This record gives sequence, C-alpha cells and structure tokens, in this order.
Amino acid sequence: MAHLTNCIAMMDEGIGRVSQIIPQLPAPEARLCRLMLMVGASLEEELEFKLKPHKLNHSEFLTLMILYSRPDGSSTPGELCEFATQGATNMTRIANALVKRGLITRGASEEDRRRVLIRITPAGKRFVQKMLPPMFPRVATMFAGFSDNDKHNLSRLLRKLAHNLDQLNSDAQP
Amino acid sequence: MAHLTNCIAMMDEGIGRVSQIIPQLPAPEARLCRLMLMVGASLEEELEFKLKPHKLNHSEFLTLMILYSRPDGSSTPGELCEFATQGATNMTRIANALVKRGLITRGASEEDRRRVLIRITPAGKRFVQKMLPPMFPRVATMFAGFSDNDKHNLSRLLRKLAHNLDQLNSDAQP
DNA sequence: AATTCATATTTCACTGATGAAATAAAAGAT
DNA sequence: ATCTTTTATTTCATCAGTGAAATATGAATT
Repeated sequence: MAHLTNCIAMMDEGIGRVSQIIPQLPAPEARLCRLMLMVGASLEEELEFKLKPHKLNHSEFLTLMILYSRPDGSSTPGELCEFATQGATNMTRIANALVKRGLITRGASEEDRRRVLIRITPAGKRFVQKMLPPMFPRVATMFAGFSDNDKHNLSRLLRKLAHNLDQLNSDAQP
Repeated sequence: MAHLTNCIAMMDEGIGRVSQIIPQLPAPEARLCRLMLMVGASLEEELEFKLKPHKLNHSEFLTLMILYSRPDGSSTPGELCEFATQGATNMTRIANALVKRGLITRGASEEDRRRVLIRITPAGKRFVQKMLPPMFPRVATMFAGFSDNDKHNLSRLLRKLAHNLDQLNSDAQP
C-alpha cells in the first residue's frame, strides 16, 4: 500500500519538527526538495520496471530514443554523452550493447573521420514502435486528475527549477 | 554551462518529432515524465555532492535525519527501512556505519526484545546541526523566483503525482 | 512445550555502474 | 613536417549498492 504517501506524511512531520529546532531552515523549500527526490526516485523505478522486460536500462533506452527522435536517426557518441549525461566510456558500452542487438549501427563519419556515426536501424525503429505504446496507459494514469492548467503549471515550475539548478552548477565551476 | 536546459530543449524537440510519428503518444505527459526524471536526477546529484564532504551517502543522511526529526530521537531498523526505502540488509549496514562514527547507538528494546532501538546521540545531533545550515543558501537558490503561490502549487502537484504513483504500484501487486 | 511468526544480523555472491589512464586515429595549428 | 587537440575505444580497477538465504533471538499462538 501507499508507500510514497506514507513517506511524505512522515517527511512533513519531520521537517515541521526540525524547523522548530533550527528556525533558519527554509522549510517549504526543503519540503519541495524532498518531494522532488522521492517522486523522482519512484518515477525512475517505475521506468526501469517497464524497461526490464525489454532488457534495457535507462541509459540505453534514452540513447535509443534520442536516435529515434532525430530526423535522420543519427548522432555521434560525443553528442549522445551530453544528452544522456554519460561518460564516454559508458557510451561506448551502451553503443556496444545496442549494436549487438541490431538496434543501431556504427560507422565512420564522412566529413570528420575521427567521429563515429551512430544510426538507428529499421529494426531499432520497429523495436521502439513496438515497446512504446504499452507504456502509454501507465504514463496517462500518472497524471490522472491533472487539468491542462495543472500540467502547464507543473511543466513551467519544473523548467524554472531546472534553470536555477543550472545556475547553481555554473557558479560552482568558473 | 546550462546542461539541464540543453537537455530539456533537446527533449522537447525530440518528443515533438516522436509524437508526429506515433500520434497516440501522450506528449504533454511524456514531457512531464522526462522533466521529472531529469530534474530529479540533478537534484539527487546536488545532494550527494553536498553530502560528500561529510562522508555520508543519501541513505545514511536520510536515516540520520529521520532520527533527528523524531521527538525522542529514536526508531527501529524495520521502521527506518520503510521510510528510507531500503532493504533490511542495507539498513544494518547503514546503522553500522553511523554507530562506528558515534552518531547513533544501538540497543535492545524494552517492550519487545527482538527489536533493536536505534537512537541518535548528542554527537549525532550536533553533527546534524552543524552540517545542515551551510546547505540552506543553495536550497533557497533553487527556488529563487518562485512565488509563494508557485511553491504551493508545485507542492500540491507533486503530491498528486505521488498519489497516482502509489495507485499504480498498488494495482500491480494485488 | 512445541510450533509458528517477527525482527535483525550475517554471510556470500553478484551486478551494475563508473571512471581514470593508456591507446589509436584523424583533424587543425604552427 | 611536427605538434597539439579532438574524438572514440580499450583496458583495468574499483566501488557501491543490492539482495537472497542462512542464522539467531525472542514473541505469539496452539
């Protein structure tokens, strides 16, 4: 039963008590942080759960989806590293796995022959088109009871939060 | 520079193109999912980063904070497992680590002697009171530009999402 | 009192991810 | 032509987390 709801209730009480001991605590913001962390982790779990039957992990799925979403179905390891937030070593591994399953191909770029061109195969496209639709119902259920306004607002606020996080991280490495 | 913002822009275009190929895709919901995942992961990173200097990982910190936030400063492994979303094996390890550092103690419960009573020590309380305040500025910065209304809305929407996720997971194991 | 259940720990093994440094190949700069 | 930089891969070593099953102890049930 209601695991997240439980944890959230407990967190609410906890932060309430802590902010009595430490009044400088920015309690509403701390609550939002914890909420984001809990819900984010739960969502991550849910995703990995849906991917397991297809023998994909999050990074592999993300990489494949990036390629699928490209007009020409292709990219380079470097670019994929950035968007999938992975180190180069890992991207090599991910590509290895996807190549082995025939979902992508690796080839040398024409213009710059240091670069490797990664391209989704027809089989890769079919694979995505087959695995994606069964996820839709659960995704829709997650946002059951959200009005269009709610969705718009959540989107706006998450983007604002993302922007602030980028600021934080750019100040860190000058 | 703006890593998250970059990834988000790319995700927006990507989902736009995918939903042209697969019209049944619930695009706004899929965008919200990806946003949650990206921002959640970034927040997680930020937290681990702040914890590193104190040689704590997320679970250890969370466990310590739960104890700190209790009126009597105590709990049991079983309860901590639930709220920290950890297996029993792991909780034993976490407790070991915190005991070794003198932040908590382990003792047998009076009422039920199968149970172990875990209690934060005065040193543990001092530790928390010392490590917490330096985090406040960064937490506040994350929500810079959020009106009270924004915060209230974000909180409300995250809780609603959490509730829906709980539903999803309870339907799964009947 | 014997059996079953609940709680926590220990042992063991494994998986998964990670990443630094060395290597290779090609482009760009001097 | 040589040196430097960019890009990707390989090698190697680890680390972190995880978790199932066996063990130990005490409570609850019969």
